[in-house]
Amino acid sequence: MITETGRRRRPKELTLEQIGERAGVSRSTVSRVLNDHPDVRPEVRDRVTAVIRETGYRPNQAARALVSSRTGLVGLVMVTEVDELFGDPYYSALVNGIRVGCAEHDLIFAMFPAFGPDGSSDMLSPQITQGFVDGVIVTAGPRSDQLISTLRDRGQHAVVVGHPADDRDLVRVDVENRTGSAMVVAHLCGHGHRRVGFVGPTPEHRFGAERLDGYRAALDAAGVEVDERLVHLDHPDADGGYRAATALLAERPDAIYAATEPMAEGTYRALAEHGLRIPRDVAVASFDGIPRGPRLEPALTTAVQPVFDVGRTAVDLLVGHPDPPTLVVLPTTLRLGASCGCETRPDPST
Amino acid sequence: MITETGRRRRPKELTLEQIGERAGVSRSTVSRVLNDHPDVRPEVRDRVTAVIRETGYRPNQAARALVSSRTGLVGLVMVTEVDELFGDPYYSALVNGIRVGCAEHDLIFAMFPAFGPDGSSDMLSPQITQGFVDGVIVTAGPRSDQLISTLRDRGQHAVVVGHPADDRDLVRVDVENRTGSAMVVAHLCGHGHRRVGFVGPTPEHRFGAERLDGYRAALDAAGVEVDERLVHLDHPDADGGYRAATALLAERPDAIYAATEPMAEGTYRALAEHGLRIPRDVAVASFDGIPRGPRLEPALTTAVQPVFDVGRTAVDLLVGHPDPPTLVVLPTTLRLGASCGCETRPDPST
DNA sequence: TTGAAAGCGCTAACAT
DNA sequence: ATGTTAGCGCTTTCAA
Repeated sequence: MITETGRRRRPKELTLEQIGERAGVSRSTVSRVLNDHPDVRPEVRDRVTAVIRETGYRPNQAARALVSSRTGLVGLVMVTEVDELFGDPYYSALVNGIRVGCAEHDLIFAMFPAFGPDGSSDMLSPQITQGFVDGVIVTAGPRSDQLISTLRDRGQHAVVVGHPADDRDLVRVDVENRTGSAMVVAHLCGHGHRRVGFVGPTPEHRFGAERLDGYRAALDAAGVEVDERLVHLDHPDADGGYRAATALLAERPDAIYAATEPMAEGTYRALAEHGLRIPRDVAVASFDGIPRGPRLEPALTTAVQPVFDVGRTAVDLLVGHPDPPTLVVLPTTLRLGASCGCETRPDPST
Repeated sequence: MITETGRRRRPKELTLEQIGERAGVSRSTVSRVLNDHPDVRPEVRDRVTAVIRETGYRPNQAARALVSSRTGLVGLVMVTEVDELFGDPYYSALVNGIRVGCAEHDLIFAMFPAFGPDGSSDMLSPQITQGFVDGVIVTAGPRSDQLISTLRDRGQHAVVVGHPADDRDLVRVDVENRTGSAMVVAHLCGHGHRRVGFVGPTPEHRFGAERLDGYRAALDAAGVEVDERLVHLDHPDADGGYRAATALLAERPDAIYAATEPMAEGTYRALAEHGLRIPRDVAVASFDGIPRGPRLEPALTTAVQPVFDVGRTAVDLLVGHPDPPTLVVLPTTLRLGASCGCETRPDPST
């Protein structure tokens, strides 16, 4: 029967009441069975379970959400152009981690793209997820600062991945950008390099500033004076790395620390164009180590950040929503390749 | 005040009732304002709107969904490993289309990854989305057949993109695989090629079978007898294309139609390894034309499928949910490159 | 044009 | 161990 213009109602869904009827119990008992409440006679439980299975009954999520104020949904809001999103192995790894985290907590995971191909941002996204999800995960970045503020203002359960401009009063997961960076640069210094260039992101990317800090600290520790002419900042992608490295080469560095792997990719390109060999003419090291990231030849020496664990941890924090807001920092590990000048060893793993 | 173990309740959300109180009207009136009901005095409407803005009130989605049986959410269920998902420009284009379609209909768009890195499928996904979304979009493929059946059984609003094994009673969007394929192959024949090889997906991918059909039809129409030894099927990715093309080369084709662009990429590799030049030694044409797909040199002649429009159309169908279930087939267009032997023209567009 | 009241399907406190 | 009952916050008749 047509009830609205051109629409027909779907076959009426079953309700708890009706399941109860068929099983000869009240709706409360069915509810108890559904929610694994202990106080149900096994015999009754089986009877109810059977009816539920037979009928294919699914509880109404809206009603559940209304009364319990939780949906069991976790959202990842992605403030990135869709085209950038797909093809970014960082997100791939992060999403894998979040997926697993959600599974462990019996949560459902949904991704909300918040940027169109035209760059049209949904300023709606906070409102959007508001109400639909129990909590949201957002990655920090220049484009998500606004969103993060809004989330905080609204008091929404949220976990921020990375370091936003305003980090007050936020539950966050981050990686050891500074320490990891210092570790890699120290390694380059250990190879005897003194003119170590820095190719990294512009400072509105706070992880870039942190990695630069680490670079400085490591040089300091190695007794090398930091030469600001060796520091070149640009957009944290391959093209940015190419530009920064090209500019840097005029300073004749004997090693380059590219603070993201896409930038390392650009650095490789710049070096190749100048006929410089890695690591013989210029050693290179980087930061990221993301699965399915750029595969470079010679293999990059890099600080590996545990993106998968970051995702999983984000979910843990969302579930625990620690009070007061907590920051969890995950450690990085050094992965040696040939790019820094270490002997190429037959690598048994991938 | 702690109300549950370790959790504190969030600041109580405002309700319609309270907004009404502050505005000096009943909750019904506020509801009317919220839903753009005409029967509200402008003066009252303004007053209410003001209170809503001041308070930052957001209606409770669960309550709304409960009473209206709709959430305003559209879900894309992605039955693909996350790592495959990210990095697949097809999804990128499709998601862009869906996003725009949803925006046009004032719907919120969420993506549900249904496959883990370990290949663990969520057989839950139908139940998952059930209740959370008003409708789901699913891409057809060997891995989603099960899901699609379940969706149909449950009578969920769903739109299938592509051609699943069992296509009964489904609202679908698809592209002209057969016709588009025939168009490309006819073009190859127009260049005088007679030994046109087919490199395409194994038949469990129905779009592959359809493209093979088109290939046969075009040869037929050109008066060329189909030589089954020129037909090589494999996995529809670059490696599959490489294997199929390598096998095919033993038959000395003078042209190859690679039925997907990743397979064309593999075909290029195989040809290069054999020292064969495109198009001089072997002409190549393909099917897909997805933005940000493989960039090949020489540029591919290809049947372009309108993936963005597919996404947008899927949303339209979801909203219209035509009864009886309808199939919409979108046309492909021929994009000429140099790979088929056409003169290379300076391409003014990208 | 507005308010009062019913009820969507569920959970949980209370009663038995 | 199970049933009864009271809402959760909203939309939507129905009256006024």
